[in-house]
Amino acid sequence: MEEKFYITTPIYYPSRKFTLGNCYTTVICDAVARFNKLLGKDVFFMTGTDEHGQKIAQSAKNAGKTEMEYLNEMIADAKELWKMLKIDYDKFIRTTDDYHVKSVQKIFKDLFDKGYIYKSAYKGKYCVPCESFWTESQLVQGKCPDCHRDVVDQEEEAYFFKLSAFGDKLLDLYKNNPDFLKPNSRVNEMVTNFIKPGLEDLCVTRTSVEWGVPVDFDPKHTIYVWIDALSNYITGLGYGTEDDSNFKKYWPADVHIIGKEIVRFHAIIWPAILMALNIPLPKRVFGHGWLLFGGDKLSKSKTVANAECVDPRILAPRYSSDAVRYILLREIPFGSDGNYSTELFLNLINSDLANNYGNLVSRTLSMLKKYCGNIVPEAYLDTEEEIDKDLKQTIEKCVNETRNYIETNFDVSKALASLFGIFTKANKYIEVTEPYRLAKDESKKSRLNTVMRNLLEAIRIGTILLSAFLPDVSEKVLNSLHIEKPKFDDVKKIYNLKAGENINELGILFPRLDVEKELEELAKIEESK
RNA sequence: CGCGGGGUAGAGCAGUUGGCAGCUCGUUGGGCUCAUAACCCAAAGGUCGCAGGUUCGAGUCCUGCCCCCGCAACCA
Repeated sequence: MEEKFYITTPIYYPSRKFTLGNCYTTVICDAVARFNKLLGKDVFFMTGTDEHGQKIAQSAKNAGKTEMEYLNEMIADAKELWKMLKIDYDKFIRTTDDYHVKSVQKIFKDLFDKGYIYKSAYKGKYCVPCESFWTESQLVQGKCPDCHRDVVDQEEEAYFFKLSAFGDKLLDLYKNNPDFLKPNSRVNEMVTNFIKPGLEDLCVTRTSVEWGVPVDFDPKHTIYVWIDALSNYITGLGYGTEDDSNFKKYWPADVHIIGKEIVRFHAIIWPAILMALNIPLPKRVFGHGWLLFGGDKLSKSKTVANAECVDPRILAPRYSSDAVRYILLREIPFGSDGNYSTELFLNLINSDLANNYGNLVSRTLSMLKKYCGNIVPEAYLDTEEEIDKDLKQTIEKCVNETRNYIETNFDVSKALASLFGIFTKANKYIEVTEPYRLAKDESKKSRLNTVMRNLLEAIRIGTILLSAFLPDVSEKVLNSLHIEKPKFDDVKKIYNLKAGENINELGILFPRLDVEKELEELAKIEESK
């Protein structure tokens, strides 16, 4: 019986085109999902979109479209983007999907019947022209944050969820499951900011928002984001439908990976809803940091200061999906924010992808052609050589570290750093063993073969791991090594290539970029938009 | 005194229980030539935000202050 692994992204809100920020979360999940597939697990990876609410209705109106017309276009664009970035999801859920709507209504009714939802009045600051309620804290200088006009006190009938009843249970959850919420600093935030001051019941319906799931037994109310959106993690598995086999198989989720701004919903509201429904809780919630775009200079004249100006739809085709995935996975340290700049992106392509990995593959295959006629040589296992042992030990260490970083903390950045340690070591190995010199001396043929074999195996092992992070280039390299289905088990074998097989050169995997020139080109593209 | 994170080499960051300040990129010099001016080696470069205190000894602990950034009921 295969071990299962269920991982989710948040469902994104398509009130505008997806940015590099959305890509960040999604690419992490994809890499973690792929890594677990490598490990042989039965993986289910879900992403999707949260399609209800005022802002969607407004965006559709602004575009002169119906909600569904607008959404269908946005979702087509999103799916195109995920395809471009090689996001290999198993399920894309839309909260406008029929099965989801019905399940949410059932969940709502269930909570109501159990007494966790009750009818009361929602009091708040109301902006009449915007038809929106705001909380005290959302107001900007006492006025509507959208239109800056005066707001009035107003009440409306609404349903509330008894969140207040779950404070102690949540504290127990954090205490008994120290891994439930990572990084740990987020736990403190939840406890001191929200739970200790006392949780308030949560308003879970609106009458002012029409674009939403209606409460079936009281249809002037629509179900607000909390229950509608968070439920996706189980409705997407078929919870509450005729076919709930996926729910039975994959729930509870192994991890919800989310941005730090929605930690509260996933660490407080979502567990409370599940407890109320008497459904097991997700095993882990990981709140990652943000990609910051402070003053990205595309050119002297133009400073790009936010995510929307960095378009993955331009970068991926131009520099490869792997390059975009690489900076997203590599650049942000575990649990904190990281800085994105186009210059950094280009430099990283050069130093890590072109110089380190790409060049290693290139020089190795070139030597294989020249010295071994493209044929995988037998290894002679004369491993009394210190340098050989050193290489093997480093590989072993890097493999273990890579796996540990992913499994214990979803730390894709450190995992990649460890993984690239293999390629750095292999490059050094070439300097020390000097195969190009061995090749000039017929009596050293056996040693040359062993050196070449060791290099090929280092590339094989590193590239198998890399396939979780950079699927395109890995596939290309693994194909040439005649590896069809990469498996983590094969990484543990030091000699696993077939001697005598033909391996052809691959050309340049990542061309080295002229950073200055690229920055100028990108600035031109930006200006012509 | 709302909560939290952070201020360490030109840039981006590590620094566990206090014990000679590290990593990556960049820069400079050297080496190699299989390779994508790539690779390898070495060097330069830091009053660790400021001011006090505890200590034989503090980036690391304590106190005060300055600055940056998030969050504060839906920006990944």
